[in-house]
Amino acid sequence: MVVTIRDVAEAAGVSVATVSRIASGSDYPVGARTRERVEAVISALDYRPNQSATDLSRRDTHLVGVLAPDMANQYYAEVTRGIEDAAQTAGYQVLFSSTDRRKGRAESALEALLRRRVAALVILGGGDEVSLTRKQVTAYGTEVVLVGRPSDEFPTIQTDGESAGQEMASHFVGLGHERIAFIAGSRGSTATRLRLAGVRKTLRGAGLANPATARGGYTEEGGYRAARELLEQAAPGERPTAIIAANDRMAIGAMAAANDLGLRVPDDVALAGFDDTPISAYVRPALTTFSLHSAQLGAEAMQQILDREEGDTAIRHRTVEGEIVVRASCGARPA
Amino acid sequence: MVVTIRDVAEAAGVSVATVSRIASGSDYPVGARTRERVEAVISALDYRPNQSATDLSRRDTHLVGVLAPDMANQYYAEVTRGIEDAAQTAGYQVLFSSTDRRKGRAESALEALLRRRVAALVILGGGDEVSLTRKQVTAYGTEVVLVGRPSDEFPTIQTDGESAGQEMASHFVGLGHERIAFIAGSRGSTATRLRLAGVRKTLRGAGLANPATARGGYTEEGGYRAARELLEQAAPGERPTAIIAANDRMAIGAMAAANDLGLRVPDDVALAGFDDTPISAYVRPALTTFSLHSAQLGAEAMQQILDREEGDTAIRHRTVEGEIVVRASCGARPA
DNA sequence: TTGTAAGCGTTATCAG
DNA sequence: CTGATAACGCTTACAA
Repeated sequence: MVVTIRDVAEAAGVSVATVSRIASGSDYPVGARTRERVEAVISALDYRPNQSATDLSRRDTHLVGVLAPDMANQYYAEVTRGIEDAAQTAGYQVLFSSTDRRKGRAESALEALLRRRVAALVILGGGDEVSLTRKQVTAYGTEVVLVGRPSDEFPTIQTDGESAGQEMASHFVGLGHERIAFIAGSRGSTATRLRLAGVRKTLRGAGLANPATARGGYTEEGGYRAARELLEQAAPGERPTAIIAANDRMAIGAMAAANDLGLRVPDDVALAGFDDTPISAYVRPALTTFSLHSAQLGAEAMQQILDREEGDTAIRHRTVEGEIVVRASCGARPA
Repeated sequence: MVVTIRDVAEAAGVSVATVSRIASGSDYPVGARTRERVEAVISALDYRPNQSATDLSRRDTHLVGVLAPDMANQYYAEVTRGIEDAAQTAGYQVLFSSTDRRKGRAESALEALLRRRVAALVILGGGDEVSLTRKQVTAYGTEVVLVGRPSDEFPTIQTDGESAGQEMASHFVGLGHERIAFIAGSRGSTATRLRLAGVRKTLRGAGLANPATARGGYTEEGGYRAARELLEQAAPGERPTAIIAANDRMAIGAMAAANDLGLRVPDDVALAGFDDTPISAYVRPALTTFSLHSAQLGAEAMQQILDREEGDTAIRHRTVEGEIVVRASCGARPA
């Protein structure tokens, strides 16, 4: 049924070793005539090595497992894209699992990934649904890279969430805002925690009150609700004049909320998000945001893995620079 | 180093066969005492079966390959999510590759997937970068499901693109529009082709001119440019009063373009998209769109695969219903 | 340059 | 109920 290396060997009148050396692209010397003949047979029979067998024999899968919280979130989609892109060009394949932010899913997905003996594991997001210890993976030689979450057990790729928060807050403070609110993502999220910490720090430094906060679960809908809460519940004259949301999706939800409340953005409420999702440049007013170079984060993660496979064993913590992208929603430019 | 079935067998003083029967969750009878002892050893040693070996021996990988054009597109992200979700609960893992709409990438990704002997292959999108014949996969028993593209060789899951187009166009015609333009996605895309055909059909039926069209490559930026082209180049009095974009991302770009041209949506130009991306409900005016139930498409695809593994061999073409979601951007409701 | 054969880690058949 | 052992399809010493 399925063509195996043995079929090719027989058809070409050579040994399986020879076929293997040719089919696997090894640089082991093979006679020109033989090679030609074998190659002809390979393509005639449409032979394709069975990767499970190859992996088993080489005891190395060229598989990188990606564990992401939620593909509906464009940020993770982008990072995954970066990983997949780099992986593909490096000859790796991506085994993708989503945790859906649920502990059970995270555990079973991780287990499955480990059984596959993924050569590397990239864990996305700062959620607390996935926990992994060095011990669990060290036996398999699995390289682990954490994206967007600190760790001293594993190498990480991150953006400096705290300074991002500070930068964003400073921007608003510089614009004269004194009542700045914050829309958090989900409980236990590293990104939210760091960004909020940065915002707080800056406000404190500027002698301003702590930001009012509401939680929006990283979705447009959550951002919408959080913004309404922030905007409507405030005592008269206490309404925030600026809202920083922990991601763009929530910021866009907040923009809709402001709109629905008859508030103009940025005049009545200034807004900003994080991630620089493609859409943020195209909402109106265009959203001021903090660019994370998300695809690049993924690419860096993959690069980190490649470096380590090369034998660089140090636990590196790379932080890729992000930058504030000023657009109209913050009021720094004419809407 | 790595714990194998043999290590467990030795430590437990049983044969590998026994360990296998226990570790693989087979229902082969095993003595209670033995089972207990072996299970203890398994967890003490943190034994995890090597999936490559299992696959090789069982000659069945529980792997489903997903080939998508572009993860930056939320629609594909959603469908993938649907697939992954269903896959995970059915005990399958998702091997994810992106074609980036490039022929070369599609081919090598496909090759890699075939080498992995994926049990199933889900091909997303109607792009022409990936071509696959029954012959290539039949030997491996790979189940193939096409999502969003017609075929008589493989089962498909689709939405009826043409009636979606018709429905959308009728909606605008019913609203009194006579100059309706269309923003296409990429060349060779099935979704674009069908939707445009539907739009044309309806316009023709209503005695209206063919829609002016421009291409936007399915991105916000492309949609923005296409809309400017459509809106600015039209002779005075010829400007389209409605634009239908082949997806939401382009529609949102178009909305920005209208805005930047000082045109009000929907009063000066009415707008609509396709996909019902989460964000479309949160732009203002909220975007009228055609909901494809994208995650459900993915779930259906996975279901189709499961059915076929069960022995249902008919080539089924399931079409999942979509529906127009009327929001403010089309002018049918107050903005 | 080519071939032989011993793994790689499981599963499953066949005997006990 | 338990255990040997022959696959599964490939790679890689080691020999020739």
